[in-house]
Amino acid sequence: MKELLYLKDDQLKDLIEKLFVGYRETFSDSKKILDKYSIGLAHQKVIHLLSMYEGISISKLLTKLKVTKQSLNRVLKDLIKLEIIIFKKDEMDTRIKHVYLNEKGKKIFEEIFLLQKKRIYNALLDSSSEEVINFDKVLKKIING
Amino acid sequence: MKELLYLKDDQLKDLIEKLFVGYRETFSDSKKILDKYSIGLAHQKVIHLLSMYEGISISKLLTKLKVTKQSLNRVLKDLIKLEIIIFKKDEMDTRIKHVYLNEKGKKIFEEIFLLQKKRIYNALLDSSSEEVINFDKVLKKIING
DNA sequence: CATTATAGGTAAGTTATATTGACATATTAT
DNA sequence: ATAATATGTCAATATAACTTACCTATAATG
Repeated sequence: MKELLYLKDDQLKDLIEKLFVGYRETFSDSKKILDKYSIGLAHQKVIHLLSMYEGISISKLLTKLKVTKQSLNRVLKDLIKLEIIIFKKDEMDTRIKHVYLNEKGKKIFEEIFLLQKKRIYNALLDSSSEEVINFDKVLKKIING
Repeated sequence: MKELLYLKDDQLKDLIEKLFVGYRETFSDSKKILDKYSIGLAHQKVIHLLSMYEGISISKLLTKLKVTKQSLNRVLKDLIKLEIIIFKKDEMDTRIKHVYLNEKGKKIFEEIFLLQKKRIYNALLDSSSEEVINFDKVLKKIING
């Protein structure tokens, strides 16, 4: 806590810049794969969430992505055309639509993820699990700030 | 090193999502300030770099931002209209332009930075300096991956 | 049962940020 | 003299988002 006093503005600026570059690089590794399927970063993010949260609802997707439903809808339509997602109505509440990647979708995700994974792996190659845990911990706090 | 084997895909996916959310949240805190001056995220990033690297050249800005000069130029023109940046020719090589924030520009940056700083500070409130160092270390490796 | 709330869809127009390609100028280096 | 570098600019286009407005279907509540 007291140690915080030694965090200078310059270090904080540096951290903020790194947060941007880290995000940008991690999400641009897969550009060639995205081009192959004629999709973009917005699609990649949706595919990522569909892989993490199988059967996620539209409204959950919206709150996670923090975009409007018009914007999400454009992306989902493209993914339908690509034939990589399917929908299932909730059995209890049929207003709710659950979204899933099909087999083709999962394969495309793996192509994307492989490249992102490579970057993270390389980053963690000579890190201890404690360092990784600390990284995760701080990142989580930044998000929940 | 061996510990890495225990890094499951799910954890990596989670890290990647956090990297995105951490970036997004950190760079959206200042939205109200940006609106006040009718500028956007692209301008914020340039202002941030101008504050970090006083007198940075155009080409350095371009490589740091990884955008085209046409794109950067639009932003710089807006900042000129806002009257918050100045240029100085390099004394040795007069082709090179050094860009600086003027006093007004520095004040606007401080407004933006205050909010971002608050988020990072809150995140680090109960973190040890070691955790912060680890966070920085891993992030750096992700960038250089 | 009537009303209200929720989940989702859609249409039109607009904005922010970026791209590609082409070309121009000034200055420095070979 | 020529080539390379640093920067600027015009035009057209793409991507991803936005706002505003309105729509259906279903569920929850009085």
